Amino acid sequence: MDMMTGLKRTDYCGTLRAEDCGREVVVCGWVQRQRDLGALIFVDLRDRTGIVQLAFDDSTEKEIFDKAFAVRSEFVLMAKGTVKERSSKNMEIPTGEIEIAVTDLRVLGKSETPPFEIIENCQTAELTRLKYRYLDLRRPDLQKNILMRHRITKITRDYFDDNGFIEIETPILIKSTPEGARDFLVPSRIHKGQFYALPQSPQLYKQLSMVAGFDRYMQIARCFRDEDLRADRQPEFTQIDVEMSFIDKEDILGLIEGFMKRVFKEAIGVDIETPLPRLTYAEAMERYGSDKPDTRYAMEITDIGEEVKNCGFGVFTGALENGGKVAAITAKNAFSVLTRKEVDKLTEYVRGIGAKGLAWARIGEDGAVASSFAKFMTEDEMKAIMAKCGAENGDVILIVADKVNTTLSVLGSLRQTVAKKLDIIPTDKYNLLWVVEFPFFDWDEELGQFVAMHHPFTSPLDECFDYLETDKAKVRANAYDLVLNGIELASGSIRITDPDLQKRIFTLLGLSDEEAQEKFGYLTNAFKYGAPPHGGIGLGLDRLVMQMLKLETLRDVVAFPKVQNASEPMTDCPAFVDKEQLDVLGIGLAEEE
RNA sequence: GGCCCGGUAGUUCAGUUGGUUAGAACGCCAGCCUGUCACGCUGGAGGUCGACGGUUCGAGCCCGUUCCGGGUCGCCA
Repeated sequence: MDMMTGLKRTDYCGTLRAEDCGREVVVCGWVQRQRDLGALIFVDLRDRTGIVQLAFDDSTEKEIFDKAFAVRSEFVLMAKGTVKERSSKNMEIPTGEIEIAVTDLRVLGKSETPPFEIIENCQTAELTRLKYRYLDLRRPDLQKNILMRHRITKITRDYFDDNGFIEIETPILIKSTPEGARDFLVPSRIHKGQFYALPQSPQLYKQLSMVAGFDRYMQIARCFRDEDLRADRQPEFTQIDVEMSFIDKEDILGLIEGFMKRVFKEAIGVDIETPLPRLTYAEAMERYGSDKPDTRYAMEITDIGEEVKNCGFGVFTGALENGGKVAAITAKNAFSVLTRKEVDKLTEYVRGIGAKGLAWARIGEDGAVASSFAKFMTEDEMKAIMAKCGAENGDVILIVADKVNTTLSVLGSLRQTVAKKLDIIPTDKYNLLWVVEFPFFDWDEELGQFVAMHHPFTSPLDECFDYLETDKAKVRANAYDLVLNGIELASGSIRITDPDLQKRIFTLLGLSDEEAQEKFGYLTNAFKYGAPPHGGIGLGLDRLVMQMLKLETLRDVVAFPKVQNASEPMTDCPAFVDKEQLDVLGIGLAEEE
């Protein structure tokens, strides 16, 4: 292997152009490919900027030529030479008009044959690529993603700095708060039997920063949640975390809208129109069956309770009599795609997500209606349903009758599934919107009690104070979510700063004074010493990057991600530790069952 | 924890009704080649068919269990 002695890189590979002809340059990189034509050798050298061709021929010193002959894929090279015009140009690549006639070549690192080719759109199984993530990351598409992530992070810091925000690092080892997601725990050596938790978000610390008077806090914060993974969920993720004092909801929404406008423009050249549309939670559920609706396509939910209330179909009337809801989505021009067989599959699908069944009507191009429930209807009733749904020839109506929340959420999921099946989701749009006025309480079936939908420091809307105790289901929170193309991108709220109100809320959530003091005492105590009104928001950076780049999974925007079972294939983590390590912590493992 | 999909050379895949020595392409190795750029040509090496068990005269293929991966529901204040 050679040394770099006497050479210093002058240029990145992908930056050289025709106007560099005649210059003596030094480039470094990895061998993309070597083409040996006998008395002529070409080497494509790649770095993070692109590829440049190195040329070796009979004018090349023999020692250098022999070195080029022995070069293999992914060898690390440093090459000195003169930039010259190619005799046959390759207009496919930016550096295709030139090549480097090499006069000095150093092999700085050899490489075994890589387990997969370092090329764009690599088709190799993701697990194999993740085991060799450092090679996967060499590929141009992942390089592009990570570079974009960097750019977005930079724009974020600039934007918030321009707006007077201070980045404050909050601790990674914190006290466990068993509410919400499961905590990752870290055993304490000094305090045997006690544990730190990794933060699910810097929530309490950012609020304490407000009490401390920093007024405008932001942090690119790593957060941890010990829950099962999804394509858009990693156990550790990064949040653009924000908190402000002496503001109301409008200030936060305005701030974030300004951020969206800037980051989309500067990172990917997309103009975002502000102010962003807003939906109340109730509206979002009524129209889209989701608190994070994808508004890139219509197919909204239609309530057909009025049309079916007197019909002869017990499933519909029964649901209505029990205070439930009968509603439909209408898939336009879906007759040929949503065949009888497909509709049966959808029926199976909705059963899997909590519905008892699916009623349907398929309207042929000739207007002939095939339906699972027409036999219980008069002709007028069918017509009324179709009219209400705006159904025309070639459309398919899908109806769910159930408890209100079930009907809406099932139709919401169905809407997404059908839209994907029909391939009607425009991929060139970035639909941002706010969902506001979330319910304050959420009924927990398992616990049989109300729990906080957001978190217990969220302020209820002023007008709801009167019936906090009497009508919990109606209480709305001063909370807001930012939704992008059907994905929850950000979530925040105005916080409670009045100790009496906070106490009231804890009581309503079934927390005794002692429990509240034990769990959140450090926050409520702080509020005794002059807490400014404040609120904030947390915005998922990984999801933002993923959406901006139109990617399917978070793994493509995280440099070293975890796989579905929360392990990391490259380092084989998590792993067992030595008994000695456990002994120091005073930890013993339970016997295997 | 439930459900669905997948696992065959280094990689991507094919493999008929269960039947001879499991194939192709790319990659890899060797040789030839002065303008390639997915170079070309010739030759070659390379397989625990995820694992274990069962059925069978015979299993990549059928059955059972299990491991691994992906998606999803539950879960994710």
